[in-house]
Amino acid sequence: MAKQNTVFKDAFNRCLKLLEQTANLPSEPELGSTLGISRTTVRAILTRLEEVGLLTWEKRRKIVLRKPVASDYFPTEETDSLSEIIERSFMRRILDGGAQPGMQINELELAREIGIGTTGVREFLIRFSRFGLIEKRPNSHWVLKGFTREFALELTEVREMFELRSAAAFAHLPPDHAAWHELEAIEARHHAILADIENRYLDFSELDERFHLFVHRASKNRFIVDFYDVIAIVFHYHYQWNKTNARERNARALEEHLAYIAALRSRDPIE
Amino acid sequence: MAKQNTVFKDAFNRCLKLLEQTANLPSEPELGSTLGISRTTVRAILTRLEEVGLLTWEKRRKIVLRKPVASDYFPTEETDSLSEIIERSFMRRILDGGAQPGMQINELELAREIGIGTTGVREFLIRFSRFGLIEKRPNSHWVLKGFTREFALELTEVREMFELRSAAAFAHLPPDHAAWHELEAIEARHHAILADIENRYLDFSELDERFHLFVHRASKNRFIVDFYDVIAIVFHYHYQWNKTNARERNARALEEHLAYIAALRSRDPIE
DNA sequence: CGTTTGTCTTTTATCGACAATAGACAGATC
DNA sequence: GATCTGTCTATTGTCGATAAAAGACAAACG
Repeated sequence: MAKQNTVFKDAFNRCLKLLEQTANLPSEPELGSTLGISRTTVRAILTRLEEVGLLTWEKRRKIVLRKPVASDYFPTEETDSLSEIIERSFMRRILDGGAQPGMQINELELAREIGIGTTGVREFLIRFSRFGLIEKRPNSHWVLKGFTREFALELTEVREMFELRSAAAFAHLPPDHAAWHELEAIEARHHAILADIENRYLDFSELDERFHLFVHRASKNRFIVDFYDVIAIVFHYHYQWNKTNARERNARALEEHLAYIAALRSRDPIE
Repeated sequence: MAKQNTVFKDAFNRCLKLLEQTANLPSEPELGSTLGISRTTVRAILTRLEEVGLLTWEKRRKIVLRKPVASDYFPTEETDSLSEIIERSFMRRILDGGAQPGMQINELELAREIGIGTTGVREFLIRFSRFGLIEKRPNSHWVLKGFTREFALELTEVREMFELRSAAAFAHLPPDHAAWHELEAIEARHHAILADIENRYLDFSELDERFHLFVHRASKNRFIVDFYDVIAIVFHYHYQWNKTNARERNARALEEHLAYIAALRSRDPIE
């Protein structure tokens, strides 16, 4: 195998979802921009749709023959890109506790365990190293620095500095700036989740990420915005792992966010 | 070629330098740790030293036959690791002005130009992306964001936040901490360069990097320390490119550093 | 008994090859 | 005349292979 066709499979699945709602397909370029892929892949999808009997396709004439059923979809395992697979697999390893700080990381072993080539693992580790959890010894192994208390403290220190700076920048946006509208939308979502906290408390994670990234963007500083990736990935996997008291914790966080939003709106420089 | 033997060549050259000073070599493990390489490479070096008639080597008996001459050394071009070569080549491209912001970066083209495989280029670009100068469009090209005014401003903003924080941490170190001694050493070097500024103003760059990294380390925060890599590389290549008024600029910076050091010592929280 | 050496195995760094995907261009179609 | 399609080329993502370098272990040495 040279390259996984996950882009194709994922786009194919998303195209099927589209077909469940509407019965006629737009032109190739339009479909391409809807799905975020090139025309080459669009045509591969159309070809496959024809093969499985969902479509007659001749030039501009595209006729949907039937609604897609569950078996038409590609299994979700096959639609994840290689880097997503590695990331999940690697984070599980770290957070499951099977990985102590100071431990060596072996590229080949990791590759075999996940079932991919070494190149993918190497590139992942290089990308991942910016999160400060691993470190390279050149010509030798990687060292796992671990999800330790120090790591959390260091992360929090920088996070707070950046958040303060971004919040101040946000508060100084001109009153007619589009961000104020989006802030309202985000606030509304907070109220919506709070109103049905029992059932929707798990929706908080996504909203949390969206909210903080939104505030950080106001800094207009690529380093601050990029750093949010580190925070997001840590929170993402940490909460996936530790769900105790999630309901209460999220409810409290939602209230805090609302106070935070009010402070932003009043241009109060104190967080 | 599978792997460049630059580690061997570079260590070999450094070993020759050692031979210019002392006439007898230590044991293999000791030599290895002196040169920062494994015993495998030490033995390769000893073998080569024997081949070129610099040494008789049998078990523990190592007899140096003559002093090394210039032609014994490997040419310096061959001792640079692949990543150093790529970095230099790439930075020259950016700073020479041959590269406008928004420009696409082509992996294959870059690889051919430098004369290496695509894997090396890819890994370099991934590592380099954390400097915020390039950005990846998945399944497509990299985009050069360029050495623009915004870039400099964003970098400076974070730099100042981190420097302030680190300086505060430094000032709170206990009086018996080893760092205060090193600070004195660094201060002395400042005076030494200032005393002979006409001839030594170019030594400032290295001292500057050492000083700031030293202060940042006091933060004990990996993200702050790591960020200094970004600053260092930018300054390194920027000054290599722009040397106008270097003497005056460095002289002024030296004075500023001395005031800074005095403030640290007086534990003045204001930078 | 602690190093040092000889030998062997393991792991990393780098390459070229190839399928998936993006993208360019001219002719066809509305 | 703008957009769409057919076709072709260019580029990226991923793999396995291989030489360099690291590292493990037992026997030899002092």
